Amino acid sequence: MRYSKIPNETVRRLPVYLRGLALMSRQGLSSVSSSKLADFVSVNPWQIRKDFSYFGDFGTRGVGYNIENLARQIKKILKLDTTRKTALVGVGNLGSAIMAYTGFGTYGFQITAAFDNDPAKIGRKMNDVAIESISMLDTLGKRQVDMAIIAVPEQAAQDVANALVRAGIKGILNFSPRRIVVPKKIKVITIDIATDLARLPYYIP
Amino acid sequence: MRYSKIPNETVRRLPVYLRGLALMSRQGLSSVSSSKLADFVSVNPWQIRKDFSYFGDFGTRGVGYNIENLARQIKKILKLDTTRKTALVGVGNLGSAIMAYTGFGTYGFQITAAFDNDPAKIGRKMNDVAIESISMLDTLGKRQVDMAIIAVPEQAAQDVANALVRAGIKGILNFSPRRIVVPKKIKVITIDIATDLARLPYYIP
DNA sequence: CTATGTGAATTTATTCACAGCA
DNA sequence: TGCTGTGAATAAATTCACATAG
Repeated sequence: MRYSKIPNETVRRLPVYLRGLALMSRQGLSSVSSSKLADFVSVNPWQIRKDFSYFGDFGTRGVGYNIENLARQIKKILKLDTTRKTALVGVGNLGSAIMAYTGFGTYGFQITAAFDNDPAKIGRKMNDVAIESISMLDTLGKRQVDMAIIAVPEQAAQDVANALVRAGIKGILNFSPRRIVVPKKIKVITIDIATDLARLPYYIP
Repeated sequence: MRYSKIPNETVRRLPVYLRGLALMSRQGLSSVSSSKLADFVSVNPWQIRKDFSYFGDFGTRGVGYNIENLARQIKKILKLDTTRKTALVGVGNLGSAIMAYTGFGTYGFQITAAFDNDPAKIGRKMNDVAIESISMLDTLGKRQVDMAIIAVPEQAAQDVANALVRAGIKGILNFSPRRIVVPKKIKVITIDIATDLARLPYYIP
């Protein structure tokens, strides 16, 4: 089934596998079976094997998967094999939390630019990244940054998105609960905390 | 098709519709068609109608949906028709961002308790909610709080989850990138910023 | 004449069960 | 023998097309 169309759901699960593998690797393990990984990430073993089968032979029958190799393959599929420069727009509480978050390394992300419109913040450093004025967004294109995280108040989200598009950004992770409109060649993933929370009561008896 | 099993994906979309409706309502609109709502929330009109059809007749043929009524119905389905008391555990950057977030009101959530283990924070107030010591988590059961948001560092997540379970919490929104293990009658939704970000490069040409 | 509501068709995803290889 | 890899079977979700109600 190799190399034909990859289900969206599989793409959604790959980063989860990757995180599990990174954790196992840090624990000193070098090999893992689909059922061990399954326990770790709460997905069925056959689902995991099926997901991998879309790409090729990652494992060894009777043995399992080599963790390093598997992680490398998944990174390649997700195009995470080169370090990705990412810009953060909005350095409020949420933005600071994102900045402080160490989990990005696993996926090869590096936040190399941060923007805010608060004069008190501009010029300061966070994690070795200087906070710049929002008006500098246009310069991103020249700096090989092709992804951005929007963590600004709802009302400002669309303006920021427009500026990011002008700067040539190709993917946006949007944390504002506002639908943002961009040319359709630009991929947007929106995370709205409240809509996720809102599903919870439905499942509570 | 009324009242039979409701697709998970439909449940996932309902809060999105609800947010769109709230926004439209604030704009002074009182009625909406499936295609207008579709534009607003980026879902196809027939998908919207199908979703609603699992529950009953919400609309008027030839006219559309009454916004107030539709919102009320969706809230009822999602069990959001009573105010839900929610606890926040971890008042760092992420926790503060969550606390400051105004979007919860739409869904009837009210953060009525906040916990942290930093003595400097305990006793202080945020949004009229006093920050309590983590050791007070046990008291939640008596306070009619049945949902919690975990926004603590990765290593502390499981301990907090255990305490929440002991306190009788029934649903958890987990922001730490760590799988947490709880009895299966308790519903957990995990949001890991990095795994969402990690999907982005795949879709970038 | 308009926009809903829904069976039927189609597409997509999950699960199974087992052949094939180390 | 043990665990992968994958066709085939099943289940779930989406899309279509149109009858139906206001």
